[in-house]
Amino acid sequence: MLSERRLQVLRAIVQDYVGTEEPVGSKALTERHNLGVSPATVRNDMAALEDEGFIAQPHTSAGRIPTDKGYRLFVDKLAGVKPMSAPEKRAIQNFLDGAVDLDDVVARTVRLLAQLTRQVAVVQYPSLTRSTVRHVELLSLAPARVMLVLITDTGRVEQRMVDCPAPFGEASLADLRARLNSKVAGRRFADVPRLVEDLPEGFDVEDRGTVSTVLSTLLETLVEENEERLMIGGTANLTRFGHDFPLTIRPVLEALEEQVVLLKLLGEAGDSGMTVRIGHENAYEGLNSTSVVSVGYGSGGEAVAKLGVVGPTRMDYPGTMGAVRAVARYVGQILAES
Amino acid sequence: MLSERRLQVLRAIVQDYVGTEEPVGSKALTERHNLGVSPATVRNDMAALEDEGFIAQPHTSAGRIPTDKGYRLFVDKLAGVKPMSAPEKRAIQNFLDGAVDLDDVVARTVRLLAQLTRQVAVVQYPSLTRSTVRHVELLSLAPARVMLVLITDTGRVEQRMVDCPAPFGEASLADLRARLNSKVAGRRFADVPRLVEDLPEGFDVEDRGTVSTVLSTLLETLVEENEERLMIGGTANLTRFGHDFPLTIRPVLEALEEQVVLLKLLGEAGDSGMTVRIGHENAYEGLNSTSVVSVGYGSGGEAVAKLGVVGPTRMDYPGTMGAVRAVARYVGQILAES
DNA sequence: GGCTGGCACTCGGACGGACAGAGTGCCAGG
DNA sequence: CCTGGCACTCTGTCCGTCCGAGTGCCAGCC
Repeated sequence: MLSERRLQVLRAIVQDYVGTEEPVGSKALTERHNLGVSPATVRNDMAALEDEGFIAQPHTSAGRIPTDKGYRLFVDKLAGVKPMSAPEKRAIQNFLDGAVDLDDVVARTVRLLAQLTRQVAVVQYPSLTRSTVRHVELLSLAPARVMLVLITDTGRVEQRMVDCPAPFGEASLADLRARLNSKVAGRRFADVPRLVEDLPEGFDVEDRGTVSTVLSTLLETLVEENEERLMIGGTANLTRFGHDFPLTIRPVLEALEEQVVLLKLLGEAGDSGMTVRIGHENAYEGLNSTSVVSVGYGSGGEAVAKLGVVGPTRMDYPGTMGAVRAVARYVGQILAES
Repeated sequence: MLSERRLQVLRAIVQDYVGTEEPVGSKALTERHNLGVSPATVRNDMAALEDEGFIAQPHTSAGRIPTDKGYRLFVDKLAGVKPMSAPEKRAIQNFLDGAVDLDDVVARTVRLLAQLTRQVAVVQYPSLTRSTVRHVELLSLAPARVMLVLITDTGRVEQRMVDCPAPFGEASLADLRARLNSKVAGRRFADVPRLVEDLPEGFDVEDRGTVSTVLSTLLETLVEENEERLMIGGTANLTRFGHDFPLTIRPVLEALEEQVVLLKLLGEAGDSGMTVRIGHENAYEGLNSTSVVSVGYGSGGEAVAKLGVVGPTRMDYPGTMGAVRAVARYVGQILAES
């Protein structure tokens, strides 16, 4: 086990390195943090920390920089979450309060996160799986063509065309619309399949085919839309990444374009509480020199989606975590209100 | 007026520079293009071209590179649009044919453009202004709360909440729905205001307030949604930009995040035919070292939105223009079919 | 036993001069 | 009007030197 002072040294190294972006040596450390010991002692501590794999030297005779393992220890044991200041909280609230619809909420959240953390922000649209159905609308576009519109409690709207096996009258359509809504309105997506199971039975034989078709399209929509959408922003912040640009930035940009990768990334994160994935802890190779801070958010107590930021492993973890947590909290409130 | 040979020299300079990314000298030129004259002659021509402002030297005793004015001449007079090869065309068509809905069409188009041109692609969603109404749906969510859903012929769906001044019965709602659709279905957005003008008159006095409210919300939606949405992709291609990275790439990333800027950029482009804006021709400062190639696309003959790519001024103009044109053409077809 | 000061060593980055190569402009001659 | 030749300029690179920061180790002190 590492002594208390060695942990302090590690904390100091992380803080200084995050600030200066330069390897930090024993002398500079004792000058900037009053550890109460001499550089020589710190050197011994550093050697020990290096043996344990928490820090490393880029070259012999250079200062030390934290390894992924070092950051991990820092995040887990040495640093808390820095709470937002009151003015910051107010600013967040004001900024989000102006949103007019779901798209706008997500767009604003992305901008806000990017600005606060000065990193790349990723916000997942509220997921359908855990949402409830507000209304299902059916429109007759042609005798044998129906448009199905699904409206969720998070304000999302999905539409699908349905080609019916047989012409379907306005009266039947109205009937189906009414029965369907009385069954599923207000219910969770997951429950819908069970609820509509026996619906076709109430209809005339010649209409049953169409009813089944419509229902299966509805179920498909519920499932398919688990391909969640997401929005990213703040990519310009990538330019602050490092000096060895093209090589570092390219894979990150590529990863950000692959929604699948991002969704996986957010998905892997734990369901409750904040998750921090540091460097190589990220499965996706292109993000091996970045850290991802993510957290679930949602109206009410339940998380319906996730948001987070992607930045260099050398980031201000307490500040970033504070911002992410605060934003998630307020977005949740906004969603609950609307 | 510049002699024919001098134009050839300019063309050769542009081509070589685009290929090598390095200033091109007189000797290399005569070696790679058989101009039939000696380097010394070419030097004279280059001096003339430089006097006219078509090319410039980064430093004394370096080769020449084209100026924005040089690229302009090249695009206008010296180069055509390089048509896509048959296999390329097929690939485009196959790739786009798989799209399942509007979002998917746009997403695929962005990816395709980015891949073909190896640059940043920007695709505007089909605009509502010139679209027509397919259907307007009204749903009663509460006695005095109606949800309005607008469906366009391009497959876009917009929804709005309407708080009614007075409770509004199901019967009246059905009535309004029917009358409204018989008036506006299939009509162009621009015509809608005129068409619904006298609708309230057909209703009972106590319902007129609500009808007016619904109608004005509809009109607002038509107008508001001129804040068009757009999608971008291929930002990873920015890493191929140049060597002096952070400075060049940052403003571009920032511009790309500002949808307003991008929309303006596309908007400025001429309405018909392809538009190429080179370097400083772009009003937005951050894009002064980039060129934008854009073109309108749409179902039928009419352009309903624009798409294009953003790349370094040093780009392969004929190839880029060919790809942009081809993609726009096929997207138009896809939209017309669906 | 742990902390400290001192010392020799290593290494990377900055500085500066020399050099080669590419490109130019100009001029005289075909 | 084109061409070959020539002198000139500038950049990028290579190389050697130097300096400073930082380390590891050791002997001494508390």
